[in-house]
Amino acid sequence: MRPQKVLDNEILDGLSQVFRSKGYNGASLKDLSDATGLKKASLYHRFPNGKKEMADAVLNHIQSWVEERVFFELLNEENSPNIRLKKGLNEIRILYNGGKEICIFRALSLQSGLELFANEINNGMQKWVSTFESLGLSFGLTPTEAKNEATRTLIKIQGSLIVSKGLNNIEVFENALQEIEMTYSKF
Amino acid sequence: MRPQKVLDNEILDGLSQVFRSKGYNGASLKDLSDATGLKKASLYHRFPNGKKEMADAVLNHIQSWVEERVFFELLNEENSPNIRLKKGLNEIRILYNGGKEICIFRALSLQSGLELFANEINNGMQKWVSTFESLGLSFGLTPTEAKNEATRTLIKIQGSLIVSKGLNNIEVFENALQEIEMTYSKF
DNA sequence: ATTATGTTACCGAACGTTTGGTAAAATTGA
DNA sequence: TCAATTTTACCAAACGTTCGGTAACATAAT
Repeated sequence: MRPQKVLDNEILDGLSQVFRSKGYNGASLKDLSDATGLKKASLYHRFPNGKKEMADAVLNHIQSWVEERVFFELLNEENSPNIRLKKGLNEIRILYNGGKEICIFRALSLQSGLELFANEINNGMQKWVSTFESLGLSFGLTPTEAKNEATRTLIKIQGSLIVSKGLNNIEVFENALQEIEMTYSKF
Repeated sequence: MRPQKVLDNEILDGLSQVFRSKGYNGASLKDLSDATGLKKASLYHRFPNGKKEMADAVLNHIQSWVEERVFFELLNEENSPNIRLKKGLNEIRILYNGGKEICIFRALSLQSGLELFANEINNGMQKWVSTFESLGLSFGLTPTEAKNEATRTLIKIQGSLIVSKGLNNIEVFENALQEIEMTYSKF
């Protein structure tokens, strides 16, 4: 039998899991191989430029997910701002598994020497800001207020993920999401 | 000349810098050797248990700094709550170099396999929470309010560090510190 | 329909390098 | 001389990466 092709999504999910839980340096080719079910050499067949290319693929994979799920709901003009926010926050809940998983930006932001993924992370975060900025405008905020509130929201999400993990208490994350919802709904 | 003993503080500062900028896995013994001016084997003379012991020492080193500087100011009964907060936030500014440096917890929270520093990080964060909790009580908050506000404050600090770095804009960090000051001073 | 050729998907084994770590010797001050 | 400190030289293991090869499929000329 010809070796059955491992599905791209299964590979990307496996790689994502490893990079997110161990970071870039912590993720060994052995780990990535085990998580995907592909031997090291096969990984190099799919990703000729090695580990860096795998991490880039993961970054794109997750970014696409975020755009199709989180950003889509937050910007979906068929819904009212309140519903948009509620649905968007729900996707964020899924993205971070209720506070148990960490952000891929954080996992890839620390590695030896040069900042390998600084550009990708910067672009990704800008998109988060401008998405919440749009939502703020829909809630009737001024452009300045909308931008500030968007930044504050990002801070709450990222900060609560860290504190949740540090205190080993996912309530912190859930509370932060609810605070975000309350804050916007008062506008 | 006898090989001059490198001062403990210089060693710890060097180690801190490497671990904070590269994380645990990203910090190689070569990096640590270069940063301290000690050859690998000399590092093993000071830290017989190797890299893990070095990182533990860094964690204690920074934790001591935080307690002597940050927590001291935040809890200093000679000052009013407002002054305490102002001085404490200033120490935090120094600790994170105005938003340019990241938290040691974050740097050491991601490494292969088991969570090597989970306990230390957990204890450290608890202390941050209870310190701000005390401050909240001094501001006249109820115990529940004080605890919630302490958590919110930690989230702002940690979150703004991440977003600052991601957006490459240290204003985000500075704004967060000022928001913390404003929030408490309204109580 | 058969054959030849090329492509796709995978894997075992090995590559050179770097890793964290150590034993023994050199260097110094006391 | 002695003990403390640093260094040179070295090691096994793990690292990311590459190579050579196999088996199944696709294409298309015969």
